[in-house]
This record gives sequence, C-alpha cells and structure tokens, in this order.
Amino acid sequence: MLRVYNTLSRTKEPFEPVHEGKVGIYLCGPTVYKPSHIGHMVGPVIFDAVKRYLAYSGYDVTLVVNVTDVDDKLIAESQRRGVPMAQLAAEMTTDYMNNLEALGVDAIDHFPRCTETMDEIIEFTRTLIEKGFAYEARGDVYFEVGKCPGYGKLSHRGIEATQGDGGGMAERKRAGADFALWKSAKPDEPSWPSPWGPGRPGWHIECSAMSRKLLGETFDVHGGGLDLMFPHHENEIAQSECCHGRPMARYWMHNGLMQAGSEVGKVGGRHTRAAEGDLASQEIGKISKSKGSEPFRDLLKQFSGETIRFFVLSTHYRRPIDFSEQRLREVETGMDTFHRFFKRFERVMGCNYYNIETPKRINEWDFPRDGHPFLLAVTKRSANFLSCMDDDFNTGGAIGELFELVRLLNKYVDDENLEEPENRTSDNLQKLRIGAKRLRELASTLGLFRNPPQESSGSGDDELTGKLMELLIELRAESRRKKDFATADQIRNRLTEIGVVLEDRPGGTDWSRK
RNA sequence: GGCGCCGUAGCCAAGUGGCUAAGGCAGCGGAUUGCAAAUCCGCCAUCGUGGGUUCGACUCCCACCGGCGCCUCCA
Repeated sequence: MLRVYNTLSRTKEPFEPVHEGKVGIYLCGPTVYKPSHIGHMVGPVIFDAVKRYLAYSGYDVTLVVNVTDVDDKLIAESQRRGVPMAQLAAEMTTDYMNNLEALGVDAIDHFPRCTETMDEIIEFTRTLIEKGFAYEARGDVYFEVGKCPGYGKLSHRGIEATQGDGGGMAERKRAGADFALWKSAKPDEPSWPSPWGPGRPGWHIECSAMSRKLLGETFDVHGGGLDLMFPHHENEIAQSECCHGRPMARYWMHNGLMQAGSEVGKVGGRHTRAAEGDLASQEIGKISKSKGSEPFRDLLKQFSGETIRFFVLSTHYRRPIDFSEQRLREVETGMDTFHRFFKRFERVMGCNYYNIETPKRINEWDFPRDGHPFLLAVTKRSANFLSCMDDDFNTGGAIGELFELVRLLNKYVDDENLEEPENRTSDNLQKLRIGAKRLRELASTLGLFRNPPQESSGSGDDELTGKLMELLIELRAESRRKKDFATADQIRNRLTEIGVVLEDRPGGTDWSRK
C-alpha cells in the first residue's frame, strides 16, 4: 500500500488517486532565463522516478512540467544581453532539455509553455474577476487574498503574515498580500493583448491554467521544491480553488533543496582524501542564483548524468542534500559495483544485461517459488525494495536493497563458480538470469542502469588500442606461463600507471580504463 | 520575530517503542590469486545533550545546544 507525505496535512496518507488507475502529476518547472544548475535537476529526477514507480505499480501516469518562458527575470536578462526574450527562452529551454536527457529523465509527458497557454491564462483571470476574487487596477489584475477562505492552509500562515509589497506596485493593490494575476506592460516590454490591455501573466497563474488544461480541475499530485511552498503554491491553490470551488491537488509533495558548500564550482583539483577539518569548516548554504553555481552542463563534463541521478536518489526526497564533488566520486565508486556485475553477467551468460526484457508492471511478476535459498533471498530483497518505495518513495532505502541484490548475485556466481564455463548448467544460469532480471526490473523503476555507461562501450577505444592491448596481454600471459612474474608484473604495473587496469580471470585477462 | 526541517559509525545515509539499528564510501582482518584487481566472508554505532511518559525509547513529549530552510517571483 503506497503512502505519500502530503504537505497539506503534514502526514503520510494512503495514496488514492482521483480517478481509479490514473494519476496526474504537475511539477513546477524552470524559468528559462539562465542555464540550469544542479538544483534545478533535483525535482525532475525525483518525479521522474516517482512516475516510473507509479507506472510500475500499475497506474496510468501523466507527468507535466511547465516551462516559464515569460517572466520579469527573463525580461531583465534579455535586455541585459540584448537578445529577444523568446530567443533567450528558447536557448535556455534547450539547455534544460539537454540536461534532462543526460539524467535519463524522459518520463515527462508534457512541457507546457507559458507563451502557449496565454488564452487559458487570460480566461482563468477573467473568471476570477467575474467571481469576485480578483480586481483590475490600471491595467494590472490582482488576486484579492482576503476573499479567499482558507488562504495559507498549505504553508500554515495567516494572511497578516504574508505582507510583501512586490516592487512599487503596492499602491495599486487593495491589500499588501494581494498578488498579480496580470501585469501591464511597460513600453519596452514584451506583451500580449488582454481585456485589461497589453501585458503578461503574473508568476502563479500559469500553473493554475496549465494544470487545469492538462490534468483537470482536481488532479492527484502537485510537486515542487520546498522553497515554492510559499508564496507560489499557496497562491496557486488560492487561484484554482476559488475559481473551481474544489481542491486543486490531492497531494502536495515538496522536495528538499540541494545545498552547496563553497566547494561548488571548483572543478578538478586534488581529490586525495580531503583533510578532516576541511569539510566541517565549509560554508553550507542553498544553491541559488545569488550564491551562484556552475551550469549543470559543465558538471556533466565531470560526472555522468546517471551518477548525479544516483546521488540525488540516494537521499530521501524530502531532505536537503549537500552537493559535493567528493560525494559524487564516492557514488561513482559504488555504482561501479553494479557496472562490473553487468559485465560479469555478460561473461557468464553470453548475453547483454541491458537487453534483458523486464516486466513493465509489478503484477507481471513471474517468480518461481521453489524454495531455493538464492531465489528466496532475491525475493526478500525485492519485497524490501517495494516496501521502501511504498513508504513515501524512500529511494535511499530502496537503493540499499539494490546493493544487497548485486551482492547476492555476485555471491551466486562465486558459489556456483560460474566464471568457469564447465560449471554452467541450464539450471544455475536460469536462476542467475532470474535474479539479474529482478535487479534490472527494480532499478528501472528508479531510472537506473537502463543503458550501458559511456565508458564501457568499448568502442570508445580505437582499433589500434584494442590490438595493442591484445598484444600486451598475450605477452604477459606468455610470461606468466613461464613463471616470469617480474615481466608479467612490470607489464601490469606500467599499464596501471597509464590508467589501464588488468584483471585475470579463469577465462582470460580483461582490461579496462581508469 | 512567525512557520518549518534536521542532528544515527571517520564521511554519506535508511530505519524502528522491545527482536542482529539497512546500505554506500573509507579502514582493518580473512578466503581467493603466483602477486594483484575484482568478488565473497568477517570486523567497525548504544542513535546531539538533559529531563519526562512507559514494564521498556534511539524511536513519543518537553527543554536546551548545534545546523538549515521559508517568510524577498529562488527548483
């Protein structure tokens, strides 16, 4: 039974979608005015995994992530750079999409743009005026917070605590807490025609309009970073619920924010065991435009998207996570265990791990329960994995079970001595396949290990390198046969120095980089 | 000041009112190996501090200390 933590109630609640078997998720996406940094990627990675798991659990899931391509920051940046806003937005949207692709985030169904939702936004705004929840003031339209019963129920604030007069427009508002639905355009600003004159949407209204357009008046999950809870989400609720007279979303899920030490941005450098006191003294804080942080695409030069994905999912989504390159390196080391097993699987089975077909839905489990200890252990760990995920998407705990699964698989290969071809039987191969399949199936729900990592493609090295390695390995094998270990070790040591690792196995010697 | 979060081994990180407190990284010992690498086995925590509730708390309550977020169109 899946349980989800709902910010509205501050408790974990049983998950019951509005329409049986279907789930609609809306996630607040980026304002595309600058290249995205790692903080922007946390939400997409988490909700991509949430969707995968829900789909695996049997739901028909629709995931929507909006792209804000009209906004004050966008206008400011386009003026600063002397580039049309639409062009800037297009560039930054491409950057964002590339980053998502690198992370393996491909479960998002719709990316509505603000500029493409203008009719709905205007319509929404007009309805709010008609219903008396909003008022026009010299070309602006404001939502009247005082008219909205229950305002503040998400962030648990009273209206009196929600002052903040924006920038200079306070005198047009009836109350300080009122917020803009529509902003009149200054002469040099991009604008869209409206019943109130040329202007652009306020920050919050697009989400209300888009979510209704794509998911309906009441949908299942609304997600976003913790920092958006107030005022953004609070205002979305006010707009949508006053307009529709019914709940906007059943579950509000807020992810913790990525934090960064002063280390962020320092690429490369020494990474020998960092001195103990070093980390403690670092200033930790939220990643934001003011603190600055490197564009995500630059981080991708150092770490694979999958490493970053693994890193993000290794912590529970509601908790803050500290970014550090050292951490990422450690994650890489951990992931190697999986990648090595996948190669091992291929050696033993003669077929590619990444080609194993896995069930898309949990009810398609086809696990023989014949009481074999290995299979029983695999089943136990698989069940634990599901329990973790069912408990408010505890991806950290689930990943722990994944490690247990690889251990079990490696142990089985060891115990059965499957590196030696003569020990392979259809029975033990079959069991190994079943176990590996389960690992792949579960990891897929987190979006992990779906495709081979870049490095291990083998084709990355040219033909000459391959031939030369073959030669060296052959020479070394010859030396070993003659018990000339000095020469054999010299070859291996020299190769280690240049970043090539040799591994001797029953079937021969393998080499790999790094 | 208001609202809220967090403090589990050297580091990261799950979890739980009583059963061996997951897992990862690092480290140590062992099996394996000509030696390695990889893999496997084993070792490595009384859960910030002080009270309280309870037959029993790391888990619930209170206080304190320490770290952090929002209250500013920052995911």
